[in-house]
Amino acid sequence: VITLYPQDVENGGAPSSSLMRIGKGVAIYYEGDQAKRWYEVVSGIVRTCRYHVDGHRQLTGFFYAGDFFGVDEDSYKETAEAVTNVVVRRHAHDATGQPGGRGKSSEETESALRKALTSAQQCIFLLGHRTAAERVAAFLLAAAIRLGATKGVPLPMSRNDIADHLGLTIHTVSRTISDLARRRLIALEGPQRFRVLDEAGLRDLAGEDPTSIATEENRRRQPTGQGEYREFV
Amino acid sequence: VITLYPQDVENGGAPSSSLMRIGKGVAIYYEGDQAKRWYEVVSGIVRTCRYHVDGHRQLTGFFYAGDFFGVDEDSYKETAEAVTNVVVRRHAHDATGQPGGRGKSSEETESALRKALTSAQQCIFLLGHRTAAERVAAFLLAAAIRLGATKGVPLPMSRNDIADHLGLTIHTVSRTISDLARRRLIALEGPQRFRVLDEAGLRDLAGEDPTSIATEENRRRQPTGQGEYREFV
DNA sequence: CGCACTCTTGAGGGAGCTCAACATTTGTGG
DNA sequence: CCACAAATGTTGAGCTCCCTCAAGAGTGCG
Repeated sequence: VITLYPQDVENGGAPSSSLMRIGKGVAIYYEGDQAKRWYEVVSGIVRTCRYHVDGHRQLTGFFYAGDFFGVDEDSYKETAEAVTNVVVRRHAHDATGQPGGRGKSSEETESALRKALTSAQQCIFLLGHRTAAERVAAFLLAAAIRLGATKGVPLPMSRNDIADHLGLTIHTVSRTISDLARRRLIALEGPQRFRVLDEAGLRDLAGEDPTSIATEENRRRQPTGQGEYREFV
Repeated sequence: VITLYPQDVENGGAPSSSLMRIGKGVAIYYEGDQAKRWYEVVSGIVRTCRYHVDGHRQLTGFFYAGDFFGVDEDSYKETAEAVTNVVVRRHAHDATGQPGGRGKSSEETESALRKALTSAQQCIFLLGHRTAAERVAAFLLAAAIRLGATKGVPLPMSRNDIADHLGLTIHTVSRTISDLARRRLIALEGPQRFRVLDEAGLRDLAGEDPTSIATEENRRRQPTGQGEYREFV
């Protein structure tokens, strides 16, 4: 399933763009490590996570081919691990260490930062859902959208990964997915693959709605406080 | 309590750095609006939030004097509102619209993006806590650290804001804060101000621990999958 | 074939939500 | 200055949803 491009991996490559293979489950970097490079997924799936002191994980994102991760300053704020076998491309940070070259690299960094921010905001939105069904539905929808196809969406990450991403237990995730299948919103094709049967129903559950952005009731919400100021130029 | 610097507000100011007063509770921009500028808090407190279709809010951050917000591309991804009366400074985005000037402004944008990302990661970490006590303790600790003083930390936002930030109800937040006070971890000085009595106890509850970054058990976690690859180059 | 791992499903209990009442603070107008 | 109203915060009782504990089913590998 995974295309590895061994010819790319095996040539020395330019120092600013070297490829790296990482085995399933292996860490790419750890939270707290010095952040010398950021990464681009070539193939496979990467997860980023933070560990709480009690040992439980918070997955902050899944990254697919073409996605960036590890765009941190000074030290990495999260740990990155390979969900599947992956190939990643390493990119050098610009300003840090080499104040000389500032041209295209800076724009790249900015673009990568924006994507990282969007990813983090997506994660917050997921966690912002109230019930398990809402979170799971939103997650499955996002996966279906991300991976295109309304038919046959792969779920390469384990139930454990999903649970730690949504702030639920593996049991609740499993039960909820089964329930969604029972209600004919999705169809399971094995544990690692599903199909969207009722997209409208899923969206309804997830609270995902394109019109939710800037609907009239949201935009024109009146202030609750009694401020004495008004907008000033 | 709030220092307004009316002299700054009232002069015309350079076009790339104009000040703006916003009354308590009033929106500064709405999710979906075209993102022409980003903002810096001069005084007061700003909150950013997203509204779900069922009407409930997810607060994604509180921003104090010196903090940046609204560093989005194309359109704002969140709504920004004034928690207290505030004064903000507006900054122009660089590349968008003016491809000519790329010098200092780009670095500023990058710095602002990094801060926004850190803020989002902090929000995720808060929501990643399991119980209400953990979330509230972590939130209060963050506020205490942010606002310095181990004595007399102001809580200018309402219980409702805190609840929507932590993914709890106002009732649970209130109960939990009362409980922390009852257990002598904090002391309440009115609903809008508290004092940290037992920082170690709070940290313990919150799972906040400087050593949690890169402890041995976290760093050397063994891979769970049986990957056939190893690190390459 | 047996072991290890993941996923699924059930039963019971507890944390937090809902509903409700009351307390406190703040703002307004007589 | 006080009376009233509105907004905000606190606390209690009951219930629901998800977590915990437990067992079983499915799959891959040696």
